[in-house]
Amino acid sequence: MSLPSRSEARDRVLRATVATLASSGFAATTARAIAATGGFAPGVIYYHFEDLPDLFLATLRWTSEQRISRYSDVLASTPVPALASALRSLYAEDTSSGHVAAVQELVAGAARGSPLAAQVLVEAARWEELAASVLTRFLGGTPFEGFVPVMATAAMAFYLGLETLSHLDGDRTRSDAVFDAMEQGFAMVAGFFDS
Amino acid sequence: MSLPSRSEARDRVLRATVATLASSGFAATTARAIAATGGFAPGVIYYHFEDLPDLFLATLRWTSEQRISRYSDVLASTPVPALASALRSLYAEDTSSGHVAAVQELVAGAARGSPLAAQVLVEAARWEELAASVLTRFLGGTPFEGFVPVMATAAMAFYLGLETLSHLDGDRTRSDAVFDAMEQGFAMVAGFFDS
Amino acid sequence: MSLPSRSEARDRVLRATVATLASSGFAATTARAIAATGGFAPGVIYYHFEDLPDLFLATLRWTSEQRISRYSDVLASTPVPALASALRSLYAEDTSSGHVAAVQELVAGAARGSPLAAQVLVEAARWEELAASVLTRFLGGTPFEGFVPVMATAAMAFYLGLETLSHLDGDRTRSDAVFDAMEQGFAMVAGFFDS
Amino acid sequence: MSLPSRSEARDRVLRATVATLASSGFAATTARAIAATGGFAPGVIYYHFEDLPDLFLATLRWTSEQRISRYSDVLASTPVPALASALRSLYAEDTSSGHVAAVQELVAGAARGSPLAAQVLVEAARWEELAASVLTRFLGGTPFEGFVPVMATAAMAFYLGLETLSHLDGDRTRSDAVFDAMEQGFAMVAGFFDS
DNA sequence: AATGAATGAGACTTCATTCAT
DNA sequence: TATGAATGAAGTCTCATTCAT
Repeated sequence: MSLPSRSEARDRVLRATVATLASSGFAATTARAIAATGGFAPGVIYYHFEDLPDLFLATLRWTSEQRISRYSDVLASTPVPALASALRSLYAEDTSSGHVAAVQELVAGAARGSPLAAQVLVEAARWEELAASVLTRFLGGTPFEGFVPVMATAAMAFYLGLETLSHLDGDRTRSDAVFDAMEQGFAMVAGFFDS
Repeated sequence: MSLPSRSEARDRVLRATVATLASSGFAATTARAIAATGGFAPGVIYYHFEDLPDLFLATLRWTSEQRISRYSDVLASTPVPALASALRSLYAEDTSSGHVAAVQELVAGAARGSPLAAQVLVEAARWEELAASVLTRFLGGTPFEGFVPVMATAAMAFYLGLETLSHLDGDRTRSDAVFDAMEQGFAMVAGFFDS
Repeated sequence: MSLPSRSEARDRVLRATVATLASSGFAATTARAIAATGGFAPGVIYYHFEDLPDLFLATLRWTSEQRISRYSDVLASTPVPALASALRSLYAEDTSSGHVAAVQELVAGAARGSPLAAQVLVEAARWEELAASVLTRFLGGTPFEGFVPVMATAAMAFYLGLETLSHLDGDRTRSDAVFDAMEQGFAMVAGFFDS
Repeated sequence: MSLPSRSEARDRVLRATVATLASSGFAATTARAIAATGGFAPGVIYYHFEDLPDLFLATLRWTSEQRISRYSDVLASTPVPALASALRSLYAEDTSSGHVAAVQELVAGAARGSPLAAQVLVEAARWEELAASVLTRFLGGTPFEGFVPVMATAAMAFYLGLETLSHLDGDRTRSDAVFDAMEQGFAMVAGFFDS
């Protein structure tokens, strides 16, 4: 049996952490639970990470980075009229992989003033940036361009709140409604971009 | 000196729970911490409540009820043009009393599928209802009346997300900006309601 | 079954700590071992003391204080010629109760720079003081009076080293030899004090 | 570049152990800490030694042997009047190299009844022997010759206790005072040996 | 001869909860 | 009604040691 390389083993722990957060929630994501999910001894976590806070930090950074680059890639090559459906399918990826759920748990579990809280704010800023760049494709050159930053923040907050609620009742109705509304809205203004 | 009545003692525990949640966060709100905050023995909690989850549930219900009735009273007697500033001062009450912070912690700490999570959803529905009744005063009788429920949900989600982020960096800039924008918006459309 | 008072319970933990240190050594004096010795749950330790370092500190202070006051009482009322045998019997008390052994373990286990190390130095100073007061009864008013502080330090160091070695082989031959020598020495100079 | 020979590698581990004991204390001298100090993998230790107790044993034997032979060589070729200053400079070697500190930690860390404790007693006997041989150069042929063994034991114990205390407060004042006193004492009696 | 990932035992500590008073 | 000492389960983390490479 071949030993995994350092970085493979690290990723294994990160994956198990995401899975445990998604399935069991922040409070139940103990070292033992992560180890059980990943099929390794709890000690492994401490071989690759300082401690649990450090692991959570790394997990947040890791998922966020992965997802931002995926979103960036897809959105950059998507024409404006197709954006709504592109977002819907990206979001479906997040949901089925447990990435949003994990992030939601990390955000909820971050204690004020903790390094994790600080990292949440950093990642939130990154997502706001991405949102702003997408919004600019709509509003750039219009009189509304100045509202882009505010709208990016609002979008971020709205999305976070929606996730919190959806997460609690484990039901995707709310977010589906958002995407529906978004697609309808896009359809309504489609003429402006097509022509 | 008379012993506190049963319900006074209960309230003392509830107040201590809110204070502890606000100052220390969900994870640090242990039975001992609550008792220390309130100046009573840990055992008192179990005299008035089943267990900690039960106490959290009661706390959520208690704060939410108190605040909803206060919001309802104030808003019912506030003319439309003064709504924004009324909301700002109600929110200031919440902030200084620690009520929002406590609720935020309870929402974040509620594990999916737990009774607390279910209660969060119930309370959220109540706040949506209140939001809807306020929105109706604006939009009732207009062609936008049909959007009131969606907008109430959106407002709720937006507010929740904003609180989560503000809470993490302990900074009220974001919510101040919202109230500023609201007051400006109201000022812009004030003519429609005054005349 | 009556509940012990706070201070009784504290003493119970301290006694169990002394016993465990004496019988098993510093490294083996774990929370579990202390609890097993004392017949209580490990959690009790943390109810009465901050943590293990705090308990060790308290134990050192407690034993040292107890023994110093016993030594002071006995020695104050002992005429010079009887000092050697008084010391021998006090020391026998220490040995049979495990007090010396416990102190020896605490001194050996104290990590440089730790609060325990600081406390060891404080207690050592107290014992030096006691030694100095006894030596003064011999040398006070003689030309050797000036050497009392140095001799007290030397006595302290000598005693500590002797204990370390005796402790390692669990054999009292060395200390017996010291008391024998002391009694002989006293006998030799007895004339000076009797007359 | 040639691989280090078996014995060179062994010495590398022993040196790292001494350095770690001196800098971090017995309790913190873990396999990982030793490996980090020496710049090798923890596994190396187990290639050259049975286990940690075995390594500590070997370290004690190794340092003690090295130092005894150095002391013997120097002292044998030192005339009596120069002994005090020779001892002072030998001791300075020990201090700066960390040898005394390491030995002190091993003595303090040795659990009663352990092989390490037994070895400490063996080494102590060797040092007593050396002390006795030096003392004999002073007292040989005098009426005090019979006290040499007792004095050697006393010297050993005194030195050990002094080290324990000095070690705890990291202060060399006490041992400096001893060497000062020794040099003064030698100066006083120098006439007897010179003439 | 060396590496370093992994394991498993066990240490410390916290905490909800109980119960004699 | 209230107190607070005690319990026992569980969590975090460390570490000696092994073993495939």
